[in-house]
Amino acid sequence: MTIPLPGGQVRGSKTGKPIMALLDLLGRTWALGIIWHLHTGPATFRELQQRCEKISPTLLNTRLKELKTLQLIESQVSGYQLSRQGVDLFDIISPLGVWSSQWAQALKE
Amino acid sequence: MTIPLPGGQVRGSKTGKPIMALLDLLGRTWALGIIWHLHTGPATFRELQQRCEKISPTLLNTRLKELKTLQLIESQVSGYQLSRQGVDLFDIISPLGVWSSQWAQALKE
DNA sequence: TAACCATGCTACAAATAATGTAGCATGGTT
DNA sequence: AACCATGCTACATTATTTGTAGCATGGTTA
Repeated sequence: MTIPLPGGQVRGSKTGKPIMALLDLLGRTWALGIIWHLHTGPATFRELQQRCEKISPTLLNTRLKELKTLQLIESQVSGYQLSRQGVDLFDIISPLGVWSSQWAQALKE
Repeated sequence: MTIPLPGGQVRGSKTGKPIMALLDLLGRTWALGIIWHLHTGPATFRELQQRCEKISPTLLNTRLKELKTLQLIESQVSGYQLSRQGVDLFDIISPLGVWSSQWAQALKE
């Protein structure tokens, strides 16, 4: 799967608009999850594998490469961590934690 | 693929926590995109197919069923539309539009 | 210094998901 | 009665993900 660079060829889009590239990226298995689980701090490959409760090393590595290319994460000696842009993105989606609980509650009824 | 009901079996998760169910759902191809493109107003099946620039009717229908089951969208005579909860979810992610443009800009440099 | 670790990651076959095209059924219109 | 548009299904092809095994590297420990 080619990496969804805004402006380039993007899965599911003819225009390649930034939002389409982003939707493609985030719509890939585990992409959102990796960002989500990385916000608690830097993590090594195996640590990240555990935070994401269930992910194959193959896919983890594939996503990490994509996210690195797209500058959402970076790797340091301390392991992988969110980049400045990655943090900005996380800040946007962070309310999803609370939202999902309310949603789960509503679904029970 | 089974529908990711919070608390139940969720792809990529052992716990089924609400956030994991949500990440599973949103991590499916086009799920985020459908919510995104539905926020501009109700749309018929074929109209929605066009808003999402490129999506097979098979997958569109599959996602619509999931989103309906999870109460993020509902179908009315006017077509499909975001439910109350769907709108709340959209409100959270709506800053992604602006963010993606800045991100695209930053990537160019 | 040789036998252990743990870590980051690759290989690869099997399983699962998405695509694309054709087309059917239904309910109007002309 | 022939013609449309719509909502959707069928199904074969193609692409993606999983799962398991395991290798290479760089420390530790005995």
